[in-house]
Amino acid sequence: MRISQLFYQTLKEVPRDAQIPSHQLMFRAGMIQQLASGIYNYLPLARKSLNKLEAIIREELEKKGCQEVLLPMVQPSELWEESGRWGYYGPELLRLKDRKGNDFCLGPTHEEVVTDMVRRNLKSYKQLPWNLFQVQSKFRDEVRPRFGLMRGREFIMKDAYSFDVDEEASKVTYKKMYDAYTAIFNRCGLEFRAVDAATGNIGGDMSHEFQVLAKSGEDLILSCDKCDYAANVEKALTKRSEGKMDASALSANEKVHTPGSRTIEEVAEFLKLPANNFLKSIIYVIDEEPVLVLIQGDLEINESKLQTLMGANSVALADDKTVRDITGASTGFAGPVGLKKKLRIIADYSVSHGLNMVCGANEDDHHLLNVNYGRDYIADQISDISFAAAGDSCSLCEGTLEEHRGIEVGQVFFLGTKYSEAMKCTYLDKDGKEQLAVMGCYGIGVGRTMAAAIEQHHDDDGIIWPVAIAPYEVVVLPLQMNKEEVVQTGEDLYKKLKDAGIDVALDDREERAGFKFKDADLIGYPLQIVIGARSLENGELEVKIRKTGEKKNLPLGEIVSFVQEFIQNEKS
RNA sequence: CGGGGUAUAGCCUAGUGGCUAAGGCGCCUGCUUUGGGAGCAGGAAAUCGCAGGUUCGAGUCCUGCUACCCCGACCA
Repeated sequence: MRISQLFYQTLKEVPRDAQIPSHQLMFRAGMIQQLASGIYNYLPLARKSLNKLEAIIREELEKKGCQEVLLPMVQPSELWEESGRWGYYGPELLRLKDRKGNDFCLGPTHEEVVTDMVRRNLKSYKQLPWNLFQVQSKFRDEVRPRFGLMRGREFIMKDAYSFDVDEEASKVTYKKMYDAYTAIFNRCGLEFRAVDAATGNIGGDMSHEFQVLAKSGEDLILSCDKCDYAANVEKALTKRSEGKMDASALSANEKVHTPGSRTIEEVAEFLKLPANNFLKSIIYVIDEEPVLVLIQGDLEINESKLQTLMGANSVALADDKTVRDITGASTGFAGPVGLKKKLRIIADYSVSHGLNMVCGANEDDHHLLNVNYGRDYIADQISDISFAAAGDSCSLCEGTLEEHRGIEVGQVFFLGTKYSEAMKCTYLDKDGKEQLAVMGCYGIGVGRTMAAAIEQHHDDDGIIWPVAIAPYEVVVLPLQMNKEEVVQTGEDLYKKLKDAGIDVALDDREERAGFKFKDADLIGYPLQIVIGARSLENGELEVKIRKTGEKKNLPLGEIVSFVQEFIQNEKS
């Protein structure tokens, strides 16, 4: 590519709206431009990088027997009604009507469409396994798009869906995909960890996220300092279990006046008692059923664990009216003792052994002292529904959990029969008996992976591309454009490198040296080949390695082989 | 959806009710310069987010709306 012809523009100044390095740098390097909140134009440099990333993904998936398809982005509501998700997916699903008034949505994910397609074609166990993938733009009307490509509304995703005869076969597929993802992110030159993950709305009961470690990551990951255990904080377990309290020390209930003190902090301050002495009582609406959730005052309720525990599709805080109906008091004074209406109670392990705890009295401006599990109330279920935190004990060994920030670039799910059952995706087994296909689904945020690579690999001057996904592997920089010899050497070298199959750019603009250097550093070409009049007199050129800043002079004749070798080494 | 903020040329900004809306980056022309975003001279480019209002006079004050950003809630 001749840079004089490249569709892009670099900027010295950082746009105010860009907050994190990848967004700032992609914008400054002329890779992306925002069209609307969370919706971006991808310029040639970005497209080139994405193409390489997609090529790696395709190669690794095809190695595992996956086949590429392309499914529609606009999807009829009927399929979503069939899976049940039309009802509970929420406003993140962008719904539209066609001219006839029929309901459609922009695909945020494709379980419905792919399951529908497969069931039309699936007849016999002999056809399986199938693993279909696509690379496509998804649309999710995110509540708060942010950080450039990290969390857009429209974003490029690779999604794959596997269909197997039974659970055992599906788990083999799952492992294959796990391995494929490991290979993909390794080839991209990323430092990442695969962690245990929650399954959220998509369902299923086994999932791993691939998290690129970076300071700006939105996700919190906990990992053990002794063993291999690592998990998203939404899922992370720690050594907690049901305990016994000292039954000889129970005190009598006592109602106290706590005017205006709603939060644990406020009441703790008012009563001069520590937060862990409180019983946090929160009313949730879980799949339309109100549920009282109890946890020790200094811990947070992990809604993701709660959702998994209940096998629920949705978990939301109850509104004030619901709270009043149930407790007879306004929000902030709920407790498990003396409720107006009976409802299901879910408690965290932490409350089972809490002695003489304080909770809301189900009466405005009153709390109840010395509330004890077993004597004063019982829960329908006691489980681990709290967030683990750094410093907690590992659930598997004697180690301690430590925390990292991560960018979720990929996730693999074992789905089971959630969708094949809802949508009757079946086949006939050896005995002629109808069986449900067992599914898995596997996503990679392609644009997000590109952004994550930049988050992990940049410096004050710009991007430092891993060679495998660099828009161009090398740039040739003729410095003195008024010197025929310099220009000609650049042209010749450019041609030679291209002929050698190297992805090369030639900065043939009439610009000064400093300008070209700054641009090259910003765009982040892994190698810069500098053609200057001075060194050319000795028949040498200067090669700069972006990653290390190292510069070396090489004879003209050795440049191509040096570049080839460098690329080879970096990619492996 | 709650809280906060911003909106002036492609980008970053100045503009305190008063003359023709100012500067930097970038862009065009010419000269000069040629190893880390050069210099000089000239030039193009703005419906001051939109709609109302107050005023002799509004980029500036008021009201409403919209868009965008940040924090939170939310997030296969």
